[in-house]
Amino acid sequence: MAGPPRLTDPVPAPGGRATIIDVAAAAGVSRQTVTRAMNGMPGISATTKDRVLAVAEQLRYRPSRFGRGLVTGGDHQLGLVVNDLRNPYTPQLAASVFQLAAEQGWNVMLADVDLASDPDRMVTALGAQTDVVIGYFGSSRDRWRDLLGTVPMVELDPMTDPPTAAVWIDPAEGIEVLADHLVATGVRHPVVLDNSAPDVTSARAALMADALRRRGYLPDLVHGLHGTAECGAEETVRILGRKRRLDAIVAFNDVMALGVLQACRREGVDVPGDVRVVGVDGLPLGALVSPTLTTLAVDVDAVAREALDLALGMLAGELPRSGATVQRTVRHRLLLRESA
Amino acid sequence: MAGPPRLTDPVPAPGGRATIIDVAAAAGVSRQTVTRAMNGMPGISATTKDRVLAVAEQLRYRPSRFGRGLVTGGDHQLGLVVNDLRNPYTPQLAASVFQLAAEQGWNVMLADVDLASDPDRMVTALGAQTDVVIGYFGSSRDRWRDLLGTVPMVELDPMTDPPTAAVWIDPAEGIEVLADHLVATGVRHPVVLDNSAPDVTSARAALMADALRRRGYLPDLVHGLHGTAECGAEETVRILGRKRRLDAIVAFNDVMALGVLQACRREGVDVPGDVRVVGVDGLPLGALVSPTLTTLAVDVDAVAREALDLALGMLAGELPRSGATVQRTVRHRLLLRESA
DNA sequence: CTGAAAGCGCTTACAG
DNA sequence: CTGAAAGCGCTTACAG
Repeated sequence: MAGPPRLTDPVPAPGGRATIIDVAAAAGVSRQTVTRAMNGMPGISATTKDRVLAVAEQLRYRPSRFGRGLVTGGDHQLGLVVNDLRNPYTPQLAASVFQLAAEQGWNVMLADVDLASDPDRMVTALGAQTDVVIGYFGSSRDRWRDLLGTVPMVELDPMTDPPTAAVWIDPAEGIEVLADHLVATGVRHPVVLDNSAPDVTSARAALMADALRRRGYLPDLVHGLHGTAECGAEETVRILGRKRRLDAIVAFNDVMALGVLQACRREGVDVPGDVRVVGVDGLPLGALVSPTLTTLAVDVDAVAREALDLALGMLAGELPRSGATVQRTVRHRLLLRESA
Repeated sequence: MAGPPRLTDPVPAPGGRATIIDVAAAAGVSRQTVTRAMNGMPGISATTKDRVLAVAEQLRYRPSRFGRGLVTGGDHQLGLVVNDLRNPYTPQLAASVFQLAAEQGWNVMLADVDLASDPDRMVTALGAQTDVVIGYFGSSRDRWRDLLGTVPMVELDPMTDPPTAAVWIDPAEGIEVLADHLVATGVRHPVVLDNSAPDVTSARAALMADALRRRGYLPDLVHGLHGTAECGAEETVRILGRKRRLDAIVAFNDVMALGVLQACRREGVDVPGDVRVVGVDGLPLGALVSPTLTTLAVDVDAVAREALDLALGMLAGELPRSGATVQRTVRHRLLLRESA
């Protein structure tokens, strides 16, 4: 014998997802009533509500965020493009952006273009979901600007003069202070450990080498392909193996410098006694190792603050838009710890 | 004298944002033509296109992502709830989730509820923008389930039996192996350094203490309020100051353990000679310090894989939904390095 | 090359 | 307590 006949016979959405119409039809009510039930609004009897919810679950109904957003206006959505979450600098910056954004009621959507299988697609998708995009664009900047279309962008640490809003992260002053410090501590044979292909030199390493040359040094420039600790350690072993004179290594970033420290430890090289070691970024992590890492620190809170200020200003129409260029600058600061 | 008269006089959107209608009206074309111009579609003359784009820029027009998503269907969107991006474990996990999600064409929206000024609002917003939410919900699990409404959720490392899909991260086996290892290396007086309020004990620390007791130890349980390196270091100084016998510290996580190592170094305590130190998480970071950190490692790739599998399965309707419970388990593995 | 019509899925007033 | 109507902003066929 069949069970009690049902008024309706809900079927899991025929073609794709169930809509509010399907639920209304299956429950024998109006769309308005479905909305009331789904959103816990007043003005609906408990009986009706239960029936609607049951049907909704049966049909696996979930309201479309687009339909809803269209009518409610939706939330403010910020896109953040980063390079590699596995380098501790990245979550440090992301955390600052998140915190500041959250304080202003903005949500953040993160895209790690290093981890993406198809970065271009990822950036396009990011643009489709957000009101403004902040991030590190590197050499893809112009291409991504096209992909983002009308979504305003704020570039962090641009490689070249940007036609978009940008926050420069400028090491020049910090490098001068660091170079003076190396002179003062009696360094004679510094090595600059860059993160780049063998035939290229990063802007930062070039500035560092130049600052040293102006002080009478003949700095040695070494190129490490990856900005990782492993790479820093490998290059250090290689450098030490050359048996050339050497009493300081200035690494491209803190993570590489941590690799340098580790290699020195293993090779029995005393830091800072035999060799002084310096990184760039100012990661809290650098205070956990021994010796603690001297570094050119970036104020990530300041970077986040300036970037958000530019982004929100562009949206509000207070700042010039694409075409005109708005720029801010945050400078590195020498953070003396034990390693140099 | 006034300039040449303009056919139209575009004004920055009167009330709020300009829509496609505003642009069409100001440019004297149909909405369809505006769409063609904005999206670089064929079937539009260069002249018209330029005029439309100029008007659009003047009105600061940007297509609504909701209007567009409603008609295009939009992308798959995954929400990820995490606790603190500043603990290196978090970006490690996030990176795994990002990478796997990207491979399947999913975008990820990250919400750090620790950094949020209003976590409930943040979770609600996350639910409104995503198709499914994965994450660490801790003691807020039930409340957030209500906030998420019909958006399916997958809980990572639940505190209690979940009524939702979940991936357990189970230390039990690893803890037994670790306890055996401590016995084998001659440890006599172990301390368990928990991350909890003074009157509470975490499940993980309880398991550890129990495993030690079953092997005849009288483990000392110490409570550190924060899961940070600073806290680990402070508690270590305090523990050492008690002058009680002590030859091993098992910390709640790697970051606290790094603080323990640092404090030992400063206090002249040899690791592992005088005191053995163990962490939990298996951060790559633990291989950069000296001595390198022995740890109960979590396979974050496996966690991400299982979580995504559950999430996508629920959406596809292949797995039971809310009500029924789907669970997976990933186990810790003892990763022996130098510190124990 | 351009436009009038229909519709995506939802919610917000407004009637009853 | 419930429903019929209007509209959010866009794109997708379909005509011309």
